[in-house]
Amino acid sequence: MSSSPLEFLARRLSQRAPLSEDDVAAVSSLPHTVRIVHAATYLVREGEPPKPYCALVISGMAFRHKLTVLGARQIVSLHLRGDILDLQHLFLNIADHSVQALTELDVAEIDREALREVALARPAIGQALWIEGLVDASIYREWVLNVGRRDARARIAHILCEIAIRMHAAEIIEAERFQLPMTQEQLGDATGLTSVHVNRTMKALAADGLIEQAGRWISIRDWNGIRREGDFNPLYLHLDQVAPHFGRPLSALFSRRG
Amino acid sequence: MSSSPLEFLARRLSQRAPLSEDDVAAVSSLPHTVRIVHAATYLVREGEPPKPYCALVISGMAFRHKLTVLGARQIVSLHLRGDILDLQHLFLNIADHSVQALTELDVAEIDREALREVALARPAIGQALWIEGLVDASIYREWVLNVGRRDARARIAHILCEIAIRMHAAEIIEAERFQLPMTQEQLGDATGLTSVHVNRTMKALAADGLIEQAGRWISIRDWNGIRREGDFNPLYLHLDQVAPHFGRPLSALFSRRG
DNA sequence: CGCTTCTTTGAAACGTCTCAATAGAAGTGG
DNA sequence: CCACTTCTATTGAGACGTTTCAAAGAAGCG
Repeated sequence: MSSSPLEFLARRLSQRAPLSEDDVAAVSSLPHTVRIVHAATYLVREGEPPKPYCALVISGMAFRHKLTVLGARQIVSLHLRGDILDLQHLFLNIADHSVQALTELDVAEIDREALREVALARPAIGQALWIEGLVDASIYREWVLNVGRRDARARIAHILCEIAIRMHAAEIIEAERFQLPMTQEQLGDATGLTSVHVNRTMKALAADGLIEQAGRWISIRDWNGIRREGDFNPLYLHLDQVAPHFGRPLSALFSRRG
Repeated sequence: MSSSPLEFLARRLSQRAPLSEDDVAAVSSLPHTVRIVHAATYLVREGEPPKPYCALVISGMAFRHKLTVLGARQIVSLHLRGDILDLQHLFLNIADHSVQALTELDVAEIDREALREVALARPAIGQALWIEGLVDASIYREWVLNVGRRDARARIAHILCEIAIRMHAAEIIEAERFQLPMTQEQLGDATGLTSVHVNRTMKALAADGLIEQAGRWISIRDWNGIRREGDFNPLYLHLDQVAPHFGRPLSALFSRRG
């Protein structure tokens, strides 16, 4: 977590577009507060105007969701260290979905107006933020495909791949083993399945030697296998633009569809 | 279609953010070509770098889609007059999905580099384009919910509501009757269903007096009914920011969940 | 250590898909 | 303008994947 939250943000943005010293200074001087958020806390509520600040995740995991009239929940994305949670509402007047902490979260709450300001006034920062937003949108598209056209086994395999590779790209995990802070019900809400079927499907993946479960820890035993099962092609994550440092063993496995 | 394509674009953008005269002039002088595109033509292809121009739809309909390894197709969004088709790739190096003409299309191909330029250099234009992009993202989220958590009947009803209201907001239709240029297979690809089941479901909606089909023409017989069946809440379209002129009879029906 | 939350399992019900075949509409070339 | 071909819509019957309901175990937490 080296240094300050805003230096962290500046570093992240400069991976997406080259920032000048002035740009870095502008990012570094954004008004902000660091805060700890308990698991399950709402950061954004559907139907309300966005808060006057945007939360940058420093550690922990969060998710976006929407509800059906009948109360069915669909998780529409997951977020990790480095993600800006309210970017999706930066220029919108009313929140169209809710954002909730999945785990306890360290966040930096950045003044919304100031962020809008730099996004529009500073081209390099603007471009970096555009890339953030466009990659989020790309992930939504992949999720529409995942939930619309893949069966349960593929959906689960796909989301496990996405989480693993994004955690890896965010430098949260080193190896194939990671802690998944989601219940099977949440996993179901993210994949359009019931928790019961998530359970059966994961058991099946484990029985086939693709993954191994030990409590909340998940190990991928067979990367090529799970990637194939999940029809996972990381193109949609645009890692070349988002994590240029990403050149570790895993990336080789994921670099092309096989 | 009054006036030139770029005046049309300038008018649209100024509905999203107030443009100065200079801004309007900058939009109006964007290098562009007007072109007719045949139905089914690819405008963007997954895996390729985006074209050197961005297509603005002047008339007709287009859609984005992604494919499974097994060849299953998922349509992830629909686009009408006024939509900028390549905005989703404006700052990305490789296309993560394909865009295809649904009908014959009139488009204005705007120079991509010039559009990036104004998006970053001119705050008001930048903000207007941000809103475009964020609303697209909001629609993707709603589609994840639609496909993940609603049954066939609700999915179909929902997409019909979305199309009707967006056509209305884009001033393509006046009333409750509109021509849907989609086959039932395409409707299935947009809702994660098979064409067979789309057929049965639409027959059922018609039998229940909610819609009426006559060839490719669809009439909504019972707005409140279909809106309820489709769990349709137009909040996610952010019409207040996108179509402020939108104050016709239909909007009353859709203004709040009932 | 007791209480809540989460996981696991079984059996039956149900929604959607698959396969298959027919009918209708639309487009094409002679 | 008709015959031909090719899409598109329609319908039926059976198969299949996923959900529902219910109940028991296991794990996590104060």
